[in-house]
Amino acid sequence: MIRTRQPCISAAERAAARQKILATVQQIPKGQVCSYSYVALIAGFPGRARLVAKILSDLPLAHQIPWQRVITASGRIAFPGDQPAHAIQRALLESEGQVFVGGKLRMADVGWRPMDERPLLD
DNA sequence: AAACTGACGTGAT
DNA sequence: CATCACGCCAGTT
Repeated sequence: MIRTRQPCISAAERAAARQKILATVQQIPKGQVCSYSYVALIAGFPGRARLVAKILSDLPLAHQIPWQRVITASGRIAFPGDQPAHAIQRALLESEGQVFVGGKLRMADVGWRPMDERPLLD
């Protein structure tokens, strides 16, 4: 197979990134959601939201990853509304108790933000 | 190698 | 709020 250009990161790096990213997605608790960019941040790849999207899009059919808990930073499902995957993701999220308001989830309420955990001091 | 694509994000309007 | 434009990144054609 001839490649005309090197990938932006090596295959090994990409495999490692994939593991870190999927491990992070696994940690999103049921009842909460997380943005692509935040997953990237937690996994150690700040600014690479689109890499997270790519990794998820490459998931095999049979997997245990709660991919549905990854949505856009604005609280919307990333798939265009006319795509079947959009309805599937929405149904999965609603089955875990999520409520869409105006086509969006309230990230302030259900957003998983482990980095924000801090001692109850102030 | 340039253009294109997309499961993204953000700021301006 | 809703759109839009533009920036961004990792491929893909």
